[in-house]
Amino acid sequence: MRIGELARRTGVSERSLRYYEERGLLTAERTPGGHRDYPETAADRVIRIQELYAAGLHSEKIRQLLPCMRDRDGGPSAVATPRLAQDLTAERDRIDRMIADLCRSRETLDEVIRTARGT
Amino acid sequence: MRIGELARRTGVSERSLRYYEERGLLTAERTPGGHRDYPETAADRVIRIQELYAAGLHSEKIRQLLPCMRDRDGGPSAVATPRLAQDLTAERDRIDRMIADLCRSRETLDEVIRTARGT
DNA sequence: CTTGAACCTCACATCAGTGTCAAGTTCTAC
DNA sequence: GTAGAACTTGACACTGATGTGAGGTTCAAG
Repeated sequence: MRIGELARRTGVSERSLRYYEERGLLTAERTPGGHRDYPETAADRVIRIQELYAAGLHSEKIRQLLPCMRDRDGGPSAVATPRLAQDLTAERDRIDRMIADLCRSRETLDEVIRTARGT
Repeated sequence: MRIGELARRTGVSERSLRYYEERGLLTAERTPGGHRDYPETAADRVIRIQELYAAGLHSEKIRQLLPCMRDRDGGPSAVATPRLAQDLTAERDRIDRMIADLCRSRETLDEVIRTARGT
């Protein structure tokens, strides 16, 4: 699949897809002419990458993490080192706090919205 | 309370506190010499501001929202306009999606961590 | 007074992902 | 073989909260 098609399927810009490749998060075969050619599994991976970005992980952590994730079609191709597992545990806890914060903010917004509705 | 004290209490840098003032999120009296003097309620407000920032709201939205929130010690000093309520509803939905994304990422991390533990 | 900590304003730097434009190449379909 | 869409690399801009440093003023305690 070409980059345009992948961008369309995932809703992620071509620019970002190239950036992911630059950061080692996403690889592609190349046509004889040099155009990127992605496997079908790429779309899933891109979605995962976006989710992890949204969760505040930086590209380097994502890069380390990706091979340890099981893909939809198979098991992981690597197991996290203790060092990485420790890092990821810290990230996990950060995400927990993030979720708690978000829930508080959501509650705040809900209250303001309810009050506005009530008038 | 002075800016240093407020920074210490909230864990937010002085730089950020001045920035919040610049954006109209936080006001302070001034001493005759021009130093900021915050009321006791400021700490609560700063925490709220940080939470809303973390939830992805921009300073302008926060500025509009703040007067509509009830403070710990009293009711809101304003009610959201329909326009603002609509904006906030969109933000609320965005936060919902964000939470869902975060939960998926957390699950991903947990799985990798579990796998690493299991070896 | 004086001294040092704390504060002031202003300006420029940073981060990391993404947008955007330029100039050139490849692909696909006629 | 040619037109136009799609792709390539490269470089620079932006965003928006925050870091940082300069150069100067105010505050509080001795």
